Amino acid sequence: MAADDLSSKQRAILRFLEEFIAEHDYPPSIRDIQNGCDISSTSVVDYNLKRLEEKGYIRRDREVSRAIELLNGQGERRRRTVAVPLLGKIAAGRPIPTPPETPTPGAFDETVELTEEQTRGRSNVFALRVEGTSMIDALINDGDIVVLEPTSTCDDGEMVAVWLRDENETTLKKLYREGERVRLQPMNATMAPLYTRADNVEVQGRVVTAIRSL
Amino acid sequence: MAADDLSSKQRAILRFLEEFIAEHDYPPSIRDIQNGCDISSTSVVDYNLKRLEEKGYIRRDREVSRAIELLNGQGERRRRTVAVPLLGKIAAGRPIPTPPETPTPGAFDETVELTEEQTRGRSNVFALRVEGTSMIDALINDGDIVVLEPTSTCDDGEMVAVWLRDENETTLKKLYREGERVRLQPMNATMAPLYTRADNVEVQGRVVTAIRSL
DNA sequence: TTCCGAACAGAACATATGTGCCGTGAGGCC
DNA sequence: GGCCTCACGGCACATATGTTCTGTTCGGAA
Repeated sequence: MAADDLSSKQRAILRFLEEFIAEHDYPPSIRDIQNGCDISSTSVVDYNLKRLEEKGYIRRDREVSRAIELLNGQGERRRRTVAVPLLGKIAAGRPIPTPPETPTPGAFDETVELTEEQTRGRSNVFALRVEGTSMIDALINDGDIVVLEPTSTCDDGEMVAVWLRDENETTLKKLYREGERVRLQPMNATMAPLYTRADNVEVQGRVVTAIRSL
Repeated sequence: MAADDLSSKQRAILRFLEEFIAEHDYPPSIRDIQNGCDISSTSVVDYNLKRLEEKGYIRRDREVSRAIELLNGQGERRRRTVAVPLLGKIAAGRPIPTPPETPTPGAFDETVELTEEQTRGRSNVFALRVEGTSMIDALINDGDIVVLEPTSTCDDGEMVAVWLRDENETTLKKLYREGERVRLQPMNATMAPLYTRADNVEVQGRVVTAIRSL
């Protein structure tokens, strides 16, 4: 299912587009393509770009410079990563240094590049590095990174980061409401659950995914 | 060490840049930024872009339209994903449909977008979807995706995909050489190791990382 | 107060860049 | 041959877009 419906010139343009974007992070102009592919005229580039657009390999915004977006050949968008702030470390009973608030771009020591596939299109997610083996039963080990979606509510049994007011610390547990109190269940069979008053816990985020370090 | 050295306007511009690029796949023009951030003059945008460039948050090519490249605040480049072919499924005792050979771009049913962080800069990696819980001790569960690096050799104890000539099937195990024979150890304490002749096994790839589905 | 630099306004300017128009040549088809 | 379409060349044109120049405003230092 390769690109058999493309001329060699169109394949060259597609290849050049990929290389150029990989190198510059912005698309080439028509004249960049012209030079890069040894094409004699801008109108030829334009002509072939129109064909490529018809066939679903690229998308163009008219009248806008360098407005070429690479598609996958079926009209779907490509790539796309998000810089997710790595806010700190977390384990059973360890505090998160910075409570997750409104994330400011570029305002963190570290970020993790995630694909939309991994964030499931959610924005505003943040990441925490896991310390210790307290979540081993959830297949999350020391050094792994968990990605959380900010939320103040959750269903029973969800894996959430909660802030304990009295203890002034944050931890990652499964949350179960049991009448007046809340059971915080570690994801490690060798560790006992923690019980506390319902008004002592504040949900900060729900685990969206985990990233193995290995 | 966050971006305390940025003005609110500069932060707004940075944020707008991320959003715009995420939406269009090409950077905004100065006037796009002007409108998007409610800035009164193009020269103000230009002024702040210069500051952002000085501080290592972006890179610009002079004289070129929309030539803004997002950096991470330390002058390093951002993003960049690789489309890794998802070759098939694997489990204890199940075959890989296609033996990993020279990957042809776009010639697969599925691909997984991975960041360079995940592939550790390695190229030619491929991915397999895990079936079953035979690797649960390695924190790899049913439905997860393992990323492998093609190799024909490995050290003892490494997690590798091996092809068993006689049985004509491929499996994912830890490999230990024991004299004339080879011990293939599943990563599940409830499963027994498999012993076979050394010349019956052919290493096909080494596990680089695993991706949790959740 | 005066002076100076950072940040901003506004507009003109230069050029980077997409588009349109006209023409050519090679095939295919009747 | 006559007629069509596809792919291409060349070039002028409109405008999209970065740059620059001249002021203005506002604090803080001297």
